[in-house]
Amino acid sequence: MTVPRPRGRSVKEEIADKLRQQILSGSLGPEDKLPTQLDLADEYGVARNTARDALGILVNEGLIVARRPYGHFVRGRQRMQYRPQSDLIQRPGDALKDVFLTEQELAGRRPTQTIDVAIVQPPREVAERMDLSDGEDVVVRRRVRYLEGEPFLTNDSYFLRPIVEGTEIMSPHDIARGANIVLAEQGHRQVRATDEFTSRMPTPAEQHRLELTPGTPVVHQLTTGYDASGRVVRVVVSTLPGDRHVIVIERPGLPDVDEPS
Amino acid sequence: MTVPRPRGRSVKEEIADKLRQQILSGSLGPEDKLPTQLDLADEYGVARNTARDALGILVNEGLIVARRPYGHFVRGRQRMQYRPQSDLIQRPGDALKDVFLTEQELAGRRPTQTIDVAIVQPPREVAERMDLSDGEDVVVRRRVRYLEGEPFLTNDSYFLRPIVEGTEIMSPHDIARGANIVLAEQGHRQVRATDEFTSRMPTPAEQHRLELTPGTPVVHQLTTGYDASGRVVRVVVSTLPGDRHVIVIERPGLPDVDEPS
DNA sequence: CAGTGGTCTAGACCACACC
DNA sequence: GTGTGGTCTAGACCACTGG
Repeated sequence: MTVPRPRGRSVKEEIADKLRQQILSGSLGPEDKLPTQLDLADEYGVARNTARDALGILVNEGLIVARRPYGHFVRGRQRMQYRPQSDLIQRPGDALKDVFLTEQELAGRRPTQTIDVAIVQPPREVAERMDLSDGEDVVVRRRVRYLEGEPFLTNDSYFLRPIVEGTEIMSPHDIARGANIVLAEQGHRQVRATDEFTSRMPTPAEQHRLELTPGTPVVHQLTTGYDASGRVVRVVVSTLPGDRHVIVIERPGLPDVDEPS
Repeated sequence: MTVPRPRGRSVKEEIADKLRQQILSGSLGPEDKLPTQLDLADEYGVARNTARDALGILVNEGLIVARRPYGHFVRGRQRMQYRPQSDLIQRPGDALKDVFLTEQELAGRRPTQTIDVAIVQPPREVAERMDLSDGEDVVVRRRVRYLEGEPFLTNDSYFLRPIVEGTEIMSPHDIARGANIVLAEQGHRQVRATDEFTSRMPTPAEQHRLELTPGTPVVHQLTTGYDASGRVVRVVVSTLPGDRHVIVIERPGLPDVDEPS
């Protein structure tokens, strides 16, 4: 009663292959509707579950999204540029407003953000980089940034309590000058930073907070900021939805590169 | 006959939640074996398909892997540091060997690579950055780099034909001096580069070439290299498995940053 | 009302690696 | 053989949205 086995590929994979080809070749464009599960089941003579599995493959590849009860649609989303260096460019007297808000407004987009501040035990990766003693807690400023009402990234900045206690950093409001200026005023100006990027699938909590559809990975960014004496003054954990960003990094020429001798 | 509906979460999600908690809390450690589908079906009084779906959730999150016919296991993999800047540091007379091979051997690992060279029509993203006329083809040097026999990344370098025709770049062998030196000898020394990183789920071809397990995203890196006159001399497309890399970027202090006035 | 995808069941057959 | 996960079937009920 079963269909004669194809070559090495399962039925659902073959169906997924055909649909994928249509998407990549452009015969199915962004926002176009795919056949329904029943259509596919009919067309290929399989059970609806199998048609569903075929679509599920493409969903997990991030190529299509399900919009119940309308059907499955080809994903179309343009990525925004994200330049992690920009917060270092923030110089005293320069910024009148938060760098993110300023940049995006200049680009004609509508940025918003939510902020909350808490005193917590930091995650292990943060504690390690801050070289904290066991159980020591820190101040975290958690932000969710939106563009046009859609979540764009989360940004959790961790600070040492002795440095920021009593400053604006402790209040859950926009800091027009930027947190780096406040740190500088406390004698801990951030002059150097290291970024560590990893890519992984989101946790259910992240899926919810960032309104991620299945098949969307996230980029986990860990920034460690140092002052002139090499002391860590902040650690920032950012989570960027993979379908909304292109991370742009400029590598300026090295001034000490010689001509071939 | 159906189980009474739980709160808002489906049965498979509840099962996945409990298993996820055990993994994140550490009561299930890396390489530990999870209950089989039949065990879970028994324990929760559901069909095997439902137990399978529950495990499938964690597979898609990249938390566990299936190893047929042994069972499902908690994923454990350490990430290697990846420093995209390192090929700019490659100065004339400096390198005796390919930067990647040198670095990894110094770190005590066993690096290998495969190379092939072809003349192709480049992908759109490459053609745009090279500002090619329509249909113009280019030279591509495709590499797959391995560590300890496991695929570590793919690295496809695209060059303009007039610049590299007749040079070592056209032959599918290791270039001890590095391709940048060859470019410099041709009068097109790369002095500046821009990196663009995006994260997405892999295509089936990438899953195969990089031996990726389900639930593993990739980082797509696009490097555009310029010579002193601002002309594009190479475009490199790299694909990094999300579970094997942490991308490290150093941001040196800006020399022109003033003290607060 | 009808149609969508989401969930779940109960069962079947398969390939694979071990014993 | 046994046990594992992978695939597939045929059917059911659900929530949601639209006409």
